[in-house]
Amino acid sequence: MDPDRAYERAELLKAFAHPTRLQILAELGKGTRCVTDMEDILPVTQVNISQHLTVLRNAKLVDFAQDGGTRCYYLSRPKLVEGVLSLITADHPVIRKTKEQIDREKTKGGKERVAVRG
Amino acid sequence: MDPDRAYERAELLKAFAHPTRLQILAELGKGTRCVTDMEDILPVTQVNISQHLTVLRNAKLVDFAQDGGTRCYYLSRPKLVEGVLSLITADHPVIRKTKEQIDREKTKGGKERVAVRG
DNA sequence: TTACGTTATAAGAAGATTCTAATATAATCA
DNA sequence: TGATTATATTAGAATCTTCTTATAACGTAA
Repeated sequence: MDPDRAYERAELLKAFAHPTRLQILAELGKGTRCVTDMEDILPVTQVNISQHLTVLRNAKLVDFAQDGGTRCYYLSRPKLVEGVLSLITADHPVIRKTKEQIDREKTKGGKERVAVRG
Repeated sequence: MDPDRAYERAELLKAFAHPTRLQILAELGKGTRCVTDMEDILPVTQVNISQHLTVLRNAKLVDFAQDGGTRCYYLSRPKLVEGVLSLITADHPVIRKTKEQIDREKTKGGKERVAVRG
């Protein structure tokens, strides 16, 4: 992965990487919500929710449609958001490898993982 | 999503959310690597790589097997790491919704939501 | 217009993260 | 043993992020 792409992907992940923002995204996964809806659910101030929504908007994870005085927020890349939420929610058992296992893997195929031999 | 889980999931995502760490994870996705392997590829110091590996280890995203003086690092939750990398690498078109679309979704009674005003 | 409800922005302190420099530890080699 | 190679830790400054307080902007209703 080249550094420029790594940088922009890290920026995207940073937008996800906050408890309040994760809760906002999970809530928007259930449907459109305005800021007062979120105030009822999250234990943080309106100002703070608004600030987090700004971060999420800048990352293009959410957007809103104006409805009179309120703003209806929704996921603007639902597949991405739901994919990430689903991955981090799932259980992923932690595996362990011994030096011997690693040696065996290496002989089965090189660094580049090009098929060398069966 | 309850706040405690949101907090721990945000911690996990923070481990991903750095350009150098993403590059390390992408590299480990290709196979086991020791620190000097990574030094050859990444434009950062050995000390810094080691620090990032500590973050990744604490998040249980990587682990290592000792091989004499070197440490063979590998992904300890490869499905999780590869899933996240694949999601953020893929193109996810940004969608936009109008107030009217949102209203229509609501009346179709799709997903659950909180009480709607007016 | 004024008042109210809803959401956003600004400024700054507090806290967390990251990088650099120096050093430490551990295994291997001569 | 001392030198060398490989990796980790510590400490601190620089930087970034977050939260708080105060306030601004916008839409609707009276």
